Amino acid sequence: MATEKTPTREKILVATEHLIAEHGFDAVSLRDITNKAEVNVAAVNYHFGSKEKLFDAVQCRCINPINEERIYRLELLTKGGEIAGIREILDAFMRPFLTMVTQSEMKEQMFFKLMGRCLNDQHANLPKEAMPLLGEMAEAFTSAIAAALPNMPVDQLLWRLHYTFGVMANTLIYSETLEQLTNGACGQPDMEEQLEWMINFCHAGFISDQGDVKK
Amino acid sequence: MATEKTPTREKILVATEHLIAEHGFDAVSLRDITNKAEVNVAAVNYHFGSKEKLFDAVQCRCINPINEERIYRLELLTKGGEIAGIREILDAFMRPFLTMVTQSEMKEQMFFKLMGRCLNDQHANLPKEAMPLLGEMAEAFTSAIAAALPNMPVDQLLWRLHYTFGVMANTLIYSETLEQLTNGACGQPDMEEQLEWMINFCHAGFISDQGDVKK
DNA sequence: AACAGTTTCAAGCAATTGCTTTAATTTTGT
DNA sequence: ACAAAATTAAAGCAATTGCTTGAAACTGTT
Repeated sequence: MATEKTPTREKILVATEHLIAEHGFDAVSLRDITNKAEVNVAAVNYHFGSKEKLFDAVQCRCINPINEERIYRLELLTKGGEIAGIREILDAFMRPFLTMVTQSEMKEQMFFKLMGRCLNDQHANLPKEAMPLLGEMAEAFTSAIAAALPNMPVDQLLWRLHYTFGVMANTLIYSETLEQLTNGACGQPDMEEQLEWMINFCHAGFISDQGDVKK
Repeated sequence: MATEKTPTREKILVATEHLIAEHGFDAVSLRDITNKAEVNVAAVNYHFGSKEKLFDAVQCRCINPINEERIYRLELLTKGGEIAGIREILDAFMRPFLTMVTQSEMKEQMFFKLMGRCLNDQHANLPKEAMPLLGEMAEAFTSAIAAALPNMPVDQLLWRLHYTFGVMANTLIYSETLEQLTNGACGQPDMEEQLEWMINFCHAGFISDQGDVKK
């Protein structure tokens, strides 16, 4: 293994990703990072300006490619004004996690946990550089689903998307925990299978009756 | 309003609950708490032993009554060896949040956020005093569902329960965020309606085909 | 080799963290 | 009313936090 010199900036980013995936955003200090990256403390502020900006950079690197891929896949489904099916839309919403992890250098599980941290811990706290793309993505998926389910009230639809989000985020962070909690009775299926399971669950939820049809 | 003297211990607990609901476990310091409670810093360590034990106490007060209620409701459903329906089981799993909030003194939304924090932020980090009851609850619901869906493989079942958990936790913490994110287009339904929506969604997901029937 | 620009480093800053100590105060039992 | 116990209060401790400093070590260009 050639000990080629990784630029400091990259070393910091990688170490931060690992630590955040493992311990969450709030539990990681500058010293933790620079120790793991084998780098001087001052390097973080030199390269990123502040701890917060470093965290923003980590999140952008994590989220933006996913949202780009989501938008791209949804466009394929709806180009020419076609109405996509719910199952295909959900696939476009979730699959990018799978395609991105393969081209990331992170280990699968760490990538997923980092993703879950961004989605869950941060949530309303995402870096503003990620917001435009996120907004575009949300808008696109909302209208795609609205087109597929024209009779569903908008708030109902948004809530179901919210539920879907919960299923996904929870699965990403805590699949490891579930395995421990059930004493291994609940092993991890491979990614493709896991994706199919989530889509099955959410698809059924999405197309189900709204129950309350009175009035 | 009678300024009857609330015991210090209680004042600390209440202030901590509010702060954790608002900012999350990791972002609350002892000083934050004692300032809000209008109490001396040392009081926390005197009454609870440490910050961590205080947090444990908050979580137990939050979680244990819910799990007791869940177990109680499930027992009603399955007593005499009856096989409960999925919808009823999900109701027993989720409704205790509603019944508990009414007998809590907290405002509805704060109670839900605190709950979500416990479920989400802490998750694998729950106080050990809450574990026996949690384990009993999980076991009871797993077998109730297994009885209702005898053909479903156990791991599939556990994952779907995990999904359900994600739907619930995500809804509890972030319903406020959703309202902001959608510029109010997605207002909050009343509790009973919200519950019905979640149950509808998860019920449909639970009883849906497992898709992969090959082999 | 000499230089300017960039990057790294050890040291240390003020602020905040959880917690302890010691003394004052209130509450309690008799 | 009085001593013992329980509670509160003020001050401060060591450790950690994010960040800055000013000098040293690099880098590539002439």
